[in-house]
Amino acid sequence: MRELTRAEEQVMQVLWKLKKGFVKDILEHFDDPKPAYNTISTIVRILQDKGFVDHKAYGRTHEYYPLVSKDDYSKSHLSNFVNDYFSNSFGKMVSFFAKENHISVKEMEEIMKIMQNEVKKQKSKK
Amino acid sequence: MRELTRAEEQVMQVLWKLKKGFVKDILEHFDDPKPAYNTISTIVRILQDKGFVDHKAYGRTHEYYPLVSKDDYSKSHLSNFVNDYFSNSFGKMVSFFAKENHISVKEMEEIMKIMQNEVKKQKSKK
DNA sequence: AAGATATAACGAAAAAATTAGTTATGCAAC
DNA sequence: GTTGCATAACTAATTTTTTCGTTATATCTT
Repeated sequence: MRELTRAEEQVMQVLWKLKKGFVKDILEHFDDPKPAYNTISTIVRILQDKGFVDHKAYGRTHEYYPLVSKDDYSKSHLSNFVNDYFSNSFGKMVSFFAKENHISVKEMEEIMKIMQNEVKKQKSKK
Repeated sequence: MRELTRAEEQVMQVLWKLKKGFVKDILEHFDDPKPAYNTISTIVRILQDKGFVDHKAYGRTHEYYPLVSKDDYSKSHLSNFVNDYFSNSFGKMVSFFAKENHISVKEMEEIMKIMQNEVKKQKSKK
């Protein structure tokens, strides 16, 4: 999956939040100084060309919605990152951030609980 | 920390691997079709302006080396990502990827071991 | 020293991304 | 129906990024 450019990503973040919206709606969710209406309109059409969004037409006005979910894009992006920076090992990445204290004890305990569950689930499959 | 552009990132990846190198060395590590010598030379000088690398001069030739480590860039990049896609919670991110089966049982067991250790370490600090 | 070679610096062309003005069209208000 | 307004499409300007030709300079070879 292609990576989003900076401007494209900002628009996608808004659409992911809104679920769907007209250019006007997207624009509203930008901080001041807001870009021009046409700027958003252009970007959203580029996103459509790239297959990240589609639209439903009401007469002449278009309601845009994501084709690629935030989860799917996350997955793709983080997979690339893990591949490029942690030789494709999620384990290495998580260990690194755990050791660097970017994950709190509380978070680690939560993660371990979830993992224990997942491990159990995976093993019982066999 | 500023994000690297695509071309810049490729050069940084090589420099991180080499630890240090002349433009010629960096060029060698590119796949065919290799870019022009001057392309790399320009990018590495841009990286220098941005503070990602510096160089040691041997007469007229420059040996470049990273000022920003791969680890530091990873941290910055992933922090941004976690902030934008998982409301700044590493726990949420890791849980998501654990549930999506992007982390193998073996990896999860390793991660849990490391986390148990970290948790113990953190708690004994008090 | 003269010529060849390698390199960085410079400059600029080309490509990609961003921003927004202009235009055309449809709908709404009157 | 005419006017005004909102919108998408189109176009273009600007900025950023990427690429590389040209030039100047230092070093090496002879």
